[in-house]
Amino acid sequence: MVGTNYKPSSEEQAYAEILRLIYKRKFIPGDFLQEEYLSHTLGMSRTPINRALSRMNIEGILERKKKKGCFIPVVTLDEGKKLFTLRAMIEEQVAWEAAQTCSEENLQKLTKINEKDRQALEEKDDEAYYGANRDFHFLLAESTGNRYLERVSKQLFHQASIYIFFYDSFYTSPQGSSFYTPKQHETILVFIGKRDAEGARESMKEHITHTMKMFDA
Amino acid sequence: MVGTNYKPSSEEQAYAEILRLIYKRKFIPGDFLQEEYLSHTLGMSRTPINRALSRMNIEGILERKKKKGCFIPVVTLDEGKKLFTLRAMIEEQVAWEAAQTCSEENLQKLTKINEKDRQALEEKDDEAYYGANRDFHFLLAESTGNRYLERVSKQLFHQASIYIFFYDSFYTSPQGSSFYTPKQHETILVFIGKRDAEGARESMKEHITHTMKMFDA
DNA sequence: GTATGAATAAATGAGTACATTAAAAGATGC
DNA sequence: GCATCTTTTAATGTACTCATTTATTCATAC
Repeated sequence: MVGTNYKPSSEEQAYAEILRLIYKRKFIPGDFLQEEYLSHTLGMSRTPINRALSRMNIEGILERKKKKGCFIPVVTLDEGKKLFTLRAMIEEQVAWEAAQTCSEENLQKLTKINEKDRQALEEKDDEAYYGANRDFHFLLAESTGNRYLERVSKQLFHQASIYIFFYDSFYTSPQGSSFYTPKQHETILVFIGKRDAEGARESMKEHITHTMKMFDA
Repeated sequence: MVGTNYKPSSEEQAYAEILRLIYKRKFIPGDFLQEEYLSHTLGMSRTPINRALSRMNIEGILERKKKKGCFIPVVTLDEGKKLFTLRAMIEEQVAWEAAQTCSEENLQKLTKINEKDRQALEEKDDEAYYGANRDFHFLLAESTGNRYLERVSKQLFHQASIYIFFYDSFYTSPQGSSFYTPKQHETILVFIGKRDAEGARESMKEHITHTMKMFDA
């Protein structure tokens, strides 16, 4: 896609910016996201803001109450476990299919993304770390060539982010669940490179399950 | 929720009506859904129409091209198999969890819905059949008490509908994949009633796999 | 006759103003 | 003093209008 001058719509900008505000912990669970406030903060009318919020609601990132507006979900440890159990199922399938369908080109890209991930972790750069981590899982999902699996994987990733941002208090620190992520990602990539679908599945299962451990703390 | 006088918003009406138009085969894959046309057909402004279409796009029911509009997805048999394979995974989990969490009240409701299903099938009433079938899977998903699983299950159901409407040409006829649905649903309910999670999972697997057979025809 | 360019038409994208509704605050009755 | 009803307020929901963009058609040059 190099050379395609892609101009994002206001809605897409709003979506990306609001997501940034969330993972920069500008909002916490229970917080109300007022359309007018976001409107003048992001310098656009309420229309694209409203559409971006609707999307986040449909994707499960935000809760919307009729005539009341959107809120950051108040999540519990119990629900977190349910989400990560489901996510483990889906990501295992992603790894299994990607091992069979991932192109060499994407495999190289994934390796590069993982390298960024490692660097961001070393530098304790939360935002860069989150970006690279998301890119890794998203590109892996795309590499399956299964658009249904890809959609579900991405949606669950966003929903999981809420938990990670608010329960995994250390995050990029040595105590956080993310500390071994680059190593785990690398293991997955090795299995995919060997086209070992079962190995990829198992290593992905360990990766997601490891992240779940934060709910035991 | 009996007694709550719920007034649906225009957006919700639009969503339901457009879905109706799709499963009544008013549109076929590749068709363009013009906002203005839907606007004056459904007797409301473009705003709620646009929002309903956006939701359908996010849920994967429709494809949207920038500045071009929304289209019924052009689906292939190959992709259909991918979708139903994923759906089998998810619905197995729904059955497994519902066997442990479903209330007696919901179990009774499910039995009633299944009876409607059977009647609609006998009367070859496509619309009633689809409605009851959807109600069954939706209520079962809700009965898990797992909102993440519920969301994914519902989205995949809608996406699967596209295939059923356009590939399962017989539908409520004895040749269609839906012919044994009430019997299969009943089997699932029996296992759930016995709180036999593994049995429920297996019978659900057979149910979804059976539907997949239409792709072999 | 074909290809390239501009002009036009038709659709969505976005902004603004108004309607609707739900919650909170205040008043009034008991 | 408490409860309930009314009023007010603040937010989203909806309609309308204009801007933007894309695709098609027509004209012109080679």
